[in-house]
Amino acid sequence: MKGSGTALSSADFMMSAPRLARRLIGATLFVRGVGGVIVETEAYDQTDEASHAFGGMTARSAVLFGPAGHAYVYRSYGIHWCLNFVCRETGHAAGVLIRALEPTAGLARMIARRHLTDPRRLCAGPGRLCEALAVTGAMNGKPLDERPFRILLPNVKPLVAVGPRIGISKAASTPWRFGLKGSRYLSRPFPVPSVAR
DNA sequence: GGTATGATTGACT
DNA sequence: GTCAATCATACCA
Repeated sequence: MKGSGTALSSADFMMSAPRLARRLIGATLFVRGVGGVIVETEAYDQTDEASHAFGGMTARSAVLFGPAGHAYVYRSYGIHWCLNFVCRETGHAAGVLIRALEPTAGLARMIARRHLTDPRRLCAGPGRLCEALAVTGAMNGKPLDERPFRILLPNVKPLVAVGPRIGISKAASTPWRFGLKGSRYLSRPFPVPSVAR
């Protein structure tokens, strides 16, 4: 299998969502051998109004309340799939949305699935990434340390950009979006930090 | 039973 | 920049 780094164990998901989201930048994700370097993530937490776990467990969010280290896959806008990693620090439900990858393996299959050749747009967004990696609701609740998933942590600590999350109306200013600094594979650029005056 | 909403994307002005 | 697609989910009657 292509990709360098240390394979994740279930203990690696026992931390807060923002911490895991930051740590996953530079990690490598494969689904049935197709994937690349994670360059963008977002953290969601039960105490956070923007989270599907806010307000308690529902049929959809049940996986977020289950064991850490599993995939939470949900349908977005009735059209797209979105992939999250379930994590846990304290008792409450939390997860990390995988928003963008730099494709490195299985380019031909991604191009066929996306009907698009530009590698910069292949996995630049949560719905695009799931289409390229063929992630569907059938993977909801599946453990991340088993097939079809393979996740490797980076050997070197990358420079990480931080900013507000995308596409939410509640808790819109919480800076829980993380990205690989300078990456050309982000779903959107990070806002330039404003200078105090 | 009905209805409003959305952790998005692609097409279009 | 604006807007529609498209439907599971959540919530209310």
